[in-house]
Amino acid sequence: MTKNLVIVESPAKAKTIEGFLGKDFTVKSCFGHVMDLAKKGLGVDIENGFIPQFVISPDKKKVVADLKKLAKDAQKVWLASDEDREGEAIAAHLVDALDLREDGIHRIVFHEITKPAILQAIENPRSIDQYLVMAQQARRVLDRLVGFELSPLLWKKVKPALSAGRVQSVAVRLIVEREEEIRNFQVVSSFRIIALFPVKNGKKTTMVQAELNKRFDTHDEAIAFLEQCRDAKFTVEDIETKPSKKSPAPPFTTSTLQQEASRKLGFSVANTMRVAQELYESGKITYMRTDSVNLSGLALGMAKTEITDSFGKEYVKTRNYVTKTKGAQEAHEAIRPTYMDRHSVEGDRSRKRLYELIWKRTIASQMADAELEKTTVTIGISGTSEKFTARGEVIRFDGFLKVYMESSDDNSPEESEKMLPPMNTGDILEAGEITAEQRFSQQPARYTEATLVKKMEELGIGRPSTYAPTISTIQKRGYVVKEDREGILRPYVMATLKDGEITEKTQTEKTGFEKNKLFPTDIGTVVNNFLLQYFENIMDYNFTARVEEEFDEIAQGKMVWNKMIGEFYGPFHEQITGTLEGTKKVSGARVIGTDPKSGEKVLVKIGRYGPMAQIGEGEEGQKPRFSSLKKGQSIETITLEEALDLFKLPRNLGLYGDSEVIVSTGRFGPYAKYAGAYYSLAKTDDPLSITLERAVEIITEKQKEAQSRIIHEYPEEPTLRVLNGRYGAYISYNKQNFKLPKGTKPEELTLEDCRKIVSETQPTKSAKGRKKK
DNA sequence: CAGTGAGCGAGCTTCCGCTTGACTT
Repeated sequence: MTKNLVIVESPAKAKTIEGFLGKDFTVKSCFGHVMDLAKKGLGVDIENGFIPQFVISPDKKKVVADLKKLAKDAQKVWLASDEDREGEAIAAHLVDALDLREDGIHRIVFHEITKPAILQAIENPRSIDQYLVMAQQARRVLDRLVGFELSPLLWKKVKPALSAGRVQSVAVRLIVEREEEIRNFQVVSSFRIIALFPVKNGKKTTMVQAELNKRFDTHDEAIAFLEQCRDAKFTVEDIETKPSKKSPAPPFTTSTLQQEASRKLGFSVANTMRVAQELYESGKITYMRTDSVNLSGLALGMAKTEITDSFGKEYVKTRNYVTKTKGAQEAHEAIRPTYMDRHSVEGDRSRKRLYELIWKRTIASQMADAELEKTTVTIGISGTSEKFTARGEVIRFDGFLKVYMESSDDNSPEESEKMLPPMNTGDILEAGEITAEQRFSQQPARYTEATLVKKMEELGIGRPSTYAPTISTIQKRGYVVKEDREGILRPYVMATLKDGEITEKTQTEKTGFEKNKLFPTDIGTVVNNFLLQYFENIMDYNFTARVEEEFDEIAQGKMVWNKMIGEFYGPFHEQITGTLEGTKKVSGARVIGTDPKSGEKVLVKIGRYGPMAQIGEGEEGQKPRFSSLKKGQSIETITLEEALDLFKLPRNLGLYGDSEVIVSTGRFGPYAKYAGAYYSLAKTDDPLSITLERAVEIITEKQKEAQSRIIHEYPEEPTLRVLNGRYGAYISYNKQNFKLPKGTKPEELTLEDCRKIVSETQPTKSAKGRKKK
């Protein structure tokens, strides 16, 4: 029996708050939303004003039952869900699900988990803001209508089990369009001129690097310029020294944490969130799903003390950052260490590194600016108006740079700006060497998971709690793949003027190398183009921003929620029925040429099982020939030659022992088939060129590997074996798997023991069964 | 887990945002 029951969203938060409130308070968590639209069907009554059918989520039945029991016994129930649209709805759903009395509702909110903030909240309870609840309802209903009407359309027009939605479809669009930009990108080259001037500085000579203020379009112009420099005089014409400042980046939000962890630590978005969750649950950091850069007064104070103690008071600068993100709800603080004097944490390497990143970023955000001095030296060339420019930078006061520097997403190497030796206007310089180097324009960068999140946040699409799941959804649906690409070697020309001689050589550099980048698949491209053609309004980058404005008006009581939904749904539903009736199935078919052997058309398209190539169209009773595309190939870019290669499979490599070895490409990539069994080829093997020797090598190696997994075999029962698997030993019997009871020693199992286990335990679910779930 | 691509039809798939564990062959 408790006097006061406080309900918050997160259990870690509940534990902290319970410590702040006395023994008269019990603090429990509802684990986020407890009610949602019914999973089956639309869950929205379109005929009667779009009334949503909210039901208690199946996985929250127990939570709700437990809370209900506690609420019944409590004198007062305090609803302390987050102060935003979703939080208000959670409070309203709790009233409903727990059968709370309307007059006994105490809704409280706080933005930071500190004792004064909690106590102040308790002093100022309010009722539930029904307008805000209606705004959430509008958001939820709109997303359901869009998702559950568009997805079935895709099942009919493209492929079953696809999905579309306000957020995911726009995320895919970004990736498809970026790929298009890259495909259409015209690489142009120009010649950059760099000069090295030896400058005496006392006894030492420093090489000063200067770049010409002009690039030449052609090789001939660049060489002509070098010729001109051969006898030219170089004079220091101007030296300008300017003080400059650098300021620290604001503390982390979910999105910026994901970006920095990706750049600095190489973490995937999901990995960052998993590790951050661990840090949060063990009380090391504040909540990790936030869009706010705000720090509590308590945090500011702790940071100030910490910086003063560690670096001195001249390094302190207390700053309040303002969130600029579109549609930010600011229900939480920024992500920060709970205690600023904890410089590191226990745990595995990734936990340590992520914590350290958060600590440095937070501390740096409260430190003084770095003070720099930038020097620009302009060097004139006799006989031409072009100038060389040398730049140098000196740090006068390091400030926050002592702790942390934000990384950038550009793949251009940082211009190394070093200290320049003293020089004077009028100095005559000698050119040590002058180099003309061919440089190429850079294609737009493909998205990483983290830069996609950044872009989505800019567009106001998705929320901190959904960035990671959305990225996993678009990959799971097969719209997008995260992949590496081998670069190609590109030759470039370099001409050097040294000691009056111009020498030229061709060198090579690697270009187009990609690591963990997002590429659209053919399905992604076809679905995107289809949606763009018929639902341009939903796919508009500003669609979310516009509906968010209307949700805000609903929250302010200036707009009626179901009127807003009605105005959207009428035209939208007409688009759906119009497209349903007015279009044929889309396949993205593209004729890429003619088969020289048969003279028939060769085309590529999306088939029932994915991207495929096809020879002939099945006219005059001829059956077309089919082949799936290989991994990495796309119907957008495949050439006729590559497509024709596909039809050279399967290949018979010849006999090994008594059986033939046949290679081909299947659903899971290239494989060799031998004596009725399948063996996957390695990534580096090409089924078109692999030799019998290499295939046999793979086959024998895999056979040996399979042999080593066997712990026991019993001649009396050939289908029963004890095997070593990923999760330890298990029994395989008649293609079903059985777990071993705890404490079993697999080495000592007799056939009798195994038979007993098989008859007494349930087989584990097969991989197929789980995937379907 | 593996080579498919005729056609029919039943029954299934799906959204976005809040939260954590359960469980893995």
